[in-house]
Amino acid sequence: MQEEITTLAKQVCERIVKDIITGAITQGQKLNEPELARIHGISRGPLREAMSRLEAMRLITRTPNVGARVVKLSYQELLEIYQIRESLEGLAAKLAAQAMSADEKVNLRLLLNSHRKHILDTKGQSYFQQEGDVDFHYRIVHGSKNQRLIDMLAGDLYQLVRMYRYQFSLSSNRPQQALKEHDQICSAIEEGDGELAEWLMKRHINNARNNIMQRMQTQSNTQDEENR
Amino acid sequence: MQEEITTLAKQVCERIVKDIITGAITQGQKLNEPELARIHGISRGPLREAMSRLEAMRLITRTPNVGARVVKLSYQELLEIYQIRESLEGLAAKLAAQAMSADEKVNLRLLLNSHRKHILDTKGQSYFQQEGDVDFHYRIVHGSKNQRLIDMLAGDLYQLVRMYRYQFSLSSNRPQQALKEHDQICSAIEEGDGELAEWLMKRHINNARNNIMQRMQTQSNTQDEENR
DNA sequence: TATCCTAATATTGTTTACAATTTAGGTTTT
DNA sequence: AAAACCTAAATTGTAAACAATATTAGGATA
Repeated sequence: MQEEITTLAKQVCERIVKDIITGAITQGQKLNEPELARIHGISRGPLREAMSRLEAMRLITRTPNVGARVVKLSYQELLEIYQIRESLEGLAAKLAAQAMSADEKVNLRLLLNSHRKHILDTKGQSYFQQEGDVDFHYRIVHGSKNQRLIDMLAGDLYQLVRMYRYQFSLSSNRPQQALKEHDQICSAIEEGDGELAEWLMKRHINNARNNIMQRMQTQSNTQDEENR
Repeated sequence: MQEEITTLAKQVCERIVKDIITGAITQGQKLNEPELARIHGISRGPLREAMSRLEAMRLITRTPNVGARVVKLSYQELLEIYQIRESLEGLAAKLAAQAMSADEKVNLRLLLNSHRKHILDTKGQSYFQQEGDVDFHYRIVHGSKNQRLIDMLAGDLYQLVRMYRYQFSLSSNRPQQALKEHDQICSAIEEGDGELAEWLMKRHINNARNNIMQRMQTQSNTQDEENR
């Protein structure tokens, strides 16, 4: 059991990440250093380090001598993210088909079964499905055993995906279909068929993208105006 | 003309990046904050911010209360990087085929012509080819117009690739072949054939990987021992 | 001789204070 | 009245001091 040794900067960073993702700090909002430091009960030093991390994750943008603002979510950027996810998660699925241990494969299947049960119980309208979906993808990414890939996806990109889902209320409206696609991917991985797993994963993400993009466009664009 | 406004942290960060890539700071080496600050003539505040950036690019690893060390290059990690590059640059090529302006396409072709001339001039043994290769890939990535993709590749990953090339002296030993492959990719992009461009790019990177990996294995592993 | 404990040293994490730049408001000028 | 300029407040960038943790060296003990 490793000591949960950490630093103020990391802790506060995580807290701010959470605030940004859930919308407690709205998009485009200016981040005031003394104020933020006071809120979190630390001084500006660690806070600035935390902000450096946020900048690295691209949750905020900083301009010298001016300050930091939370990124603004846009249709364009979400599209960019999904293009990258399709590519990288396709790779992850391919690698996972070769690299996942028998145990991991079994657990992945068990996860899907619990999802299936949950969807049946809630008759399709599955709030849980949201985080469940992240969970499924998360496991496959880790199954790739490519540490850099894991960091790229699970570290930064998924945060953004969660952010969009939160703020645009984009929980899946097609849980059954998504589950079916997850099933197919899982089967391909179980059989060690990397090529197929990759192809299925790319199609799966492509479907999800089309679904989300369509709903984002129809959704009334009640964008908040400038915050000071 | 925009002011080149910047901050000490950024400047020093870039200088340290250069030192790490060129090997002036050897892999696995411990980074001492007061010493580094003194060397670069700044105080520890900005230096620590610079180190946060380095950590985000994964050029160093930090452990709380212990310190930072330069990453160690390994066969495994290079493999990981190339797997990711194959995937992401394939995507970049596909997108570039659609998104590149006519001007950009012309300039890309001009770049290749200058490479060809250079290879002929130097009769195949082309040191320049090294940076030229980066340049070619760099332009295609930017041609994708996917800002996040650009940041991921041009921002962090290429630094690593350059680092490996420097420290393992892995300049291309097949410039003619590489140029031919670049030519094919360029043609596909000119014709707007994204699918083909993607396929060619993936094969190109796969070839480069096999070439480099093979040479890395044969190369005597004269790894430096621990530095204190 | 090797191991463990302890104290001294060095290094990192954090806070506070200072300097430089930007922003906002009001006055002046055209 | 509108625009430009100047002044003051606020905010960011930087530096120096302080606190906490880890490392190292020395000595005592088995």
